[in-house]
Amino acid sequence: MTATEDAPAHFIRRIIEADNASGKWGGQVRTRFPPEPNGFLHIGHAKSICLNFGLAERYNGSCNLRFDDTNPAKEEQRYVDSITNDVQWLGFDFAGQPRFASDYFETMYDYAVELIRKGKAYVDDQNAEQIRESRGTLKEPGTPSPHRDRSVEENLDLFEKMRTGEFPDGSKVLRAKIDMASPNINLRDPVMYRVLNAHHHRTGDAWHIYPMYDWAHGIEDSIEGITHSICTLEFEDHRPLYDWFIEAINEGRGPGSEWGEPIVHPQQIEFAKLRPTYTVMSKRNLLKLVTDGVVSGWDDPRMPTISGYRRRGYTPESIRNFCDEIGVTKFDAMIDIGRLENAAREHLNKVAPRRMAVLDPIKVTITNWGDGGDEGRTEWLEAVNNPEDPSAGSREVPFTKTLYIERDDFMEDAPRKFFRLKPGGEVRLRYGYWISCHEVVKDDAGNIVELRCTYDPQTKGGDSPPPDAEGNVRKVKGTLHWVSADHAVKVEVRQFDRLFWVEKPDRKPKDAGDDWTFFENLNRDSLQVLDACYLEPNWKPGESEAGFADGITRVQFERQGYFCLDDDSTGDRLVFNRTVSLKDSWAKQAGKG
RNA sequence: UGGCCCGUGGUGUAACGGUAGCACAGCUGGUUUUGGUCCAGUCGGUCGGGGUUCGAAUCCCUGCGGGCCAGCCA
Repeated sequence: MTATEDAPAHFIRRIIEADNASGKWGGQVRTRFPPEPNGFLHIGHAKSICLNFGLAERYNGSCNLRFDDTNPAKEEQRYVDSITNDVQWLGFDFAGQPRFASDYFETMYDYAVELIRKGKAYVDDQNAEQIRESRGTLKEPGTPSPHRDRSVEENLDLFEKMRTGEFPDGSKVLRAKIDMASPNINLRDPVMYRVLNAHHHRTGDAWHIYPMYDWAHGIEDSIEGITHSICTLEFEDHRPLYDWFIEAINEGRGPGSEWGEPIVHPQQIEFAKLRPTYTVMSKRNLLKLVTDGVVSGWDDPRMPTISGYRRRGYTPESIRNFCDEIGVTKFDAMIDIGRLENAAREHLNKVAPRRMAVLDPIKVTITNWGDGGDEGRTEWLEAVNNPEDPSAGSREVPFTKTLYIERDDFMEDAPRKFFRLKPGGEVRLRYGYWISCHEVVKDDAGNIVELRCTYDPQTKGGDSPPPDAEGNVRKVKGTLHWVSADHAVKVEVRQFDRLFWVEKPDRKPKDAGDDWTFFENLNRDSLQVLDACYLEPNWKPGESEAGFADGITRVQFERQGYFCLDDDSTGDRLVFNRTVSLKDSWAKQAGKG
C-alpha cells in the first residue's frame, strides 16, 4: 500500500485533486465500472476496475458496479453473475448490489421525450443502410434525413408507438438533431433509440425500444451522481456527444422551469486500455479460442480472463499490484506480460508454503543406507515451510533408501558450471543428506533408469559435515529437491506456456493472404500435462499455511515454481496448475549455449 | 489538405518553465540448504527541424511516426 500511496499522481488523480481543491464536486468522488454483460472479464477490465475502485478508495468516495445492459440481443444473466463474482474476487466492494442501466430506462425515455419537445430529437423512418449512406464519410459531410423536420407532435406520437411495439425491428429510430456536417461523425444526428422487439434478461418484454450507448451512458452516470466518468481512449470522439446530451437536457432547466432542475453533468475522462504482449484481448478473438477448442473454456488457465488467471493460481493481490505498477496515461502502450508474471512471483514468494515435488522423476538408490541403521528405516527430517515467513513453521519429510530426484538435476557429461548431480559429484538433498553418485544404470535403449549413490550420515538435515583434521569443511555447490519413493504421492501437473509465439498475435503481417487469421501465431504446445509427478506426503489440500482467503490452495514446489490445486482434482488424484515458474538463471545461461 | 488524441532509456512511467528520476528487464558482483529470495553496482532516454525564453521534455509552429472514428455494438 505504501508504494502506491507514494507513487506520483497520474493525470486522472491530478484532475480529481484539482476538482477537490476548487470544490467543483464538494470534495466528492464517485466513479463506476460499467461493463456490458455480454462476455467474461479479462485482465484489461482489471485495469479499469482497479482504477475506478482504487480512486474511490483513495479519495474516500464510492464506486458503483453498473451493468450497461442496453442491448438485450447480446446480454445474458450468466455474464452478470460471472462479472460480479470476478469484481468481488479482486477484492472490491460496490456498496450493496450492482446497478443496472435497465433500471433507468423509464427516466431515459422521459428525457428523450423532453428532447423531442425541445426540438432536439426526431423519429427517422430510414433503414440502417439509408442512414449509413446519408451519414457521409470521414471527409465528406452527411445529408439530412427527409424526416428531420417532422413536427414535435408527430415525433411524440411515433416515439410512443415505437415504445409500445407497433413497429418491426429496425423500421424506425429516434435520432438527435445535431449537425449532419460535423467533422465529428458522432455528432451527425446519432441514433438514440432503435426498435428491438427482444426479450431483455431483466426487463423482460416491457420494452420494444432500447437506448444506444451514447445516449444511455451519460444519463446512467448522471442518475448515479458520478463525478468522474472514466473510459478508454476510443471514446474520446464521443465526449462531445456525451456533453451535448446532458447540456440538451439541462437547457432551459433551473428554478421554476417546466423541465425541472438541471441534472448532474459528470466529466468523461479517457485513458489508454491495457494491451499486454503475447495475447489477444478482444471478446471476438477470445471467443474464437473457446469455440474452436484451442482452450478448454473461458477459465482455461492460459486465457487472459480474470477467471483464467484465478484458475491459474494468480492471487487478487498480484493482479492489483500489477495494475498499480503499470500506470495510467493516454499513451497507447504495450505492457510486457512478464510484468504480470513478476507480480505473481513477488506476492507468492511471500505467502506460498513450500513443498517438494519431483515432476520428471529419476530413481535414486542410496546404496549405503544400511550404514546408518536398518536399511528399511524411514528418517523424518525437518523442513522449513516458508523461509520468507518464519511464522509458517516447519514440517517433517521422510527420507528412505529409494528416492526420486528431477531428471534435469543429473547430467552424465556435465559442463563446468553445472553444479547439480553428476557421476562422482556430490550434492545436497535439501533438508536431507549429501549424496554422491557412483553408478549410472541404463536400460537397453540407453535411457538412465536409476542412479546409485552413497550418502554421508554426517550431513543429516543437509548440514555441512564437521571439519577435517586441518579444519577444512567440505562444500557442495548444488542443492536438489527430492521425495521418498516409498511415501510420495503421485499427482498430475499441468504446465502452461503462452498461447502465442509473437508479441502481437492479432497483428496481420503485411504479406499475409486474405485467409490469414491470428491462429497462425498460435503456440500449439502451450499445455504440457505431466501425469506421473511425485509430491512429498505432507499435503493437506485447503490447509496450506497461508490460508488464502479465496479458498484456493497455492504452493511453491521448491526450485520450480508456484502451483495451485485445480478443481479437476479428485480424492485420489490431485491436479496442480503451474501458476508461474521461479526465475531460472541456470536455464538462461544454459540457453546461451 | 476530414476530425480528435498520443510520442521521454529495451519496456512502462515521473519531472507540469529551473539538476531528466523511478520501476521492470539486461549485465557485474555479494549473501544463500531453492541457480529462488535478498543486497550492491552498472548499462541506457526527451521523434526531427525551427521559434519564444536567462533557461524548454515541458510553451508555440512545422514535419515525421503511432492510435481512434463512417454499428440501429459498447
